[in-house]
Amino acid sequence: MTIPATRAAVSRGDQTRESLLVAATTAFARDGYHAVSTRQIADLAQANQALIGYHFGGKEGLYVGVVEHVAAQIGAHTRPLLERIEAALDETREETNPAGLRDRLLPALLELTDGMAALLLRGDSAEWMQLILREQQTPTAAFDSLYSGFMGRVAALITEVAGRLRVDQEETVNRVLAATIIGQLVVFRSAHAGVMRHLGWAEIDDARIARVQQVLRGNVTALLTPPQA
Amino acid sequence: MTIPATRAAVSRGDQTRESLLVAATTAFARDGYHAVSTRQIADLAQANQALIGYHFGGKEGLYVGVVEHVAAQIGAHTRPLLERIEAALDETREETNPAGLRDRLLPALLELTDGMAALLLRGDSAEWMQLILREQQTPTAAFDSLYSGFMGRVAALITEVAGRLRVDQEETVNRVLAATIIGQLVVFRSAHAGVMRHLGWAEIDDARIARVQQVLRGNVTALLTPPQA
DNA sequence: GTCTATAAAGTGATAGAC
DNA sequence: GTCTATCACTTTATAGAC
Repeated sequence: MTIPATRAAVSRGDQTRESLLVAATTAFARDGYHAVSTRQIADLAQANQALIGYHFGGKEGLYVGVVEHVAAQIGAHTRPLLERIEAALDETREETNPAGLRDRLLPALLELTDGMAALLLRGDSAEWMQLILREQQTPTAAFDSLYSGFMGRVAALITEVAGRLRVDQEETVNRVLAATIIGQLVVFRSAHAGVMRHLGWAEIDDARIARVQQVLRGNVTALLTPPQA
Repeated sequence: MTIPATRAAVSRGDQTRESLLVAATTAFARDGYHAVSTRQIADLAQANQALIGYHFGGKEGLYVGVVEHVAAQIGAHTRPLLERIEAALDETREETNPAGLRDRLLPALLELTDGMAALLLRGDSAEWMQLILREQQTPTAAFDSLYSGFMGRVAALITEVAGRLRVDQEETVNRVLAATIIGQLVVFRSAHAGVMRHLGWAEIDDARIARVQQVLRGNVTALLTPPQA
């Protein structure tokens, strides 16, 4: 009878599984599903090619594993930011004074845009988003649900905040407005190379992230402030 | 001696060349370079697989042909809009009155955003943009130059307009601002599936395009209007 | 769990008949 | 210019030894 390593999950098998998952995430994000071979992934993970079949059932199973892995990481990174907005929305359910509403909802939303901008601008942590964007164009069943679950939740929250702050606009307008706000964030990943060139930046540091966040804060504030307020 | 068909370029060879180009554009845009085989493209074009080698030298040559084809089409569609802005910038070189500047520059810019929004929202003509976005993530040498040529020019013009209208902001801020404006347009293609779901739209018609354009006009106007003007 | 070896199918390119 | 046939290579998956 083998003793399962319940205490520390660092058995040989778990290590290989993890290596393959990490290597596959990098490779799929950078080159796309079809451009990468299982041999390349195995080499990158310093594992045997046949082990992909053993651990994940095959290349497609490995891809599904990568999606789940990525979904968990995105969830962990964005959950606190989204809950912060949900809390602010709950707390201001009774609030009717426009200025008071603004002062309590806007800061929570700006924290979300700050966080997402940092997430999308940093090269290292944005591997996930690159995968999402790539597969968004040719949606897989697995990715479709992940995307709609995450991006849809963000869009719904921004729309709700917009609905509270811009009561002068109808629902559809606020939905489109939410899409344009998300677009301002996502462009820093979807057109990363082009944006960096336009800005004359070769790499990203904290000061530059702060500059982008500052502009985004100004934009979001301007777009969510009703005219002649 | 064969008589070249100079009058009408509809020789058999030109027809197959064209069919292959159109089929390859569709296939590459939808599935990506590596996911499509030359046999699939040939079938879609109702041509023989070996003719890809004859006309384009191979799969890679066909891809380069597609890029050039797309570049020409994008150029034709956006040139008038860009020239309109360049003209407006030239004409207002002497203008110092802020209100006058605004009334002459903004309409030209809003025509560009209207045009690009329509281009990106309509499924049919946006095949090109899908190709650009796809290859933007893993830039090819050919695509890199195309992208920087087109997107870079748009970004430069928007930045220049922003610089004229928002003299209160420094250059870098206006460059970031231009990126966020482009992001508001591009999101309707890069996250097309997600945006459509968020809006509860199954298909796009002219009325819906007009609604999006209206919101974009409001956004761009708000972002390019200095505070307490 | 890991490895080697290999099967089965698909890929892009091309020689050569027409 | 077009076609058939085929070559050389790579792909994923897997059987079987350890």
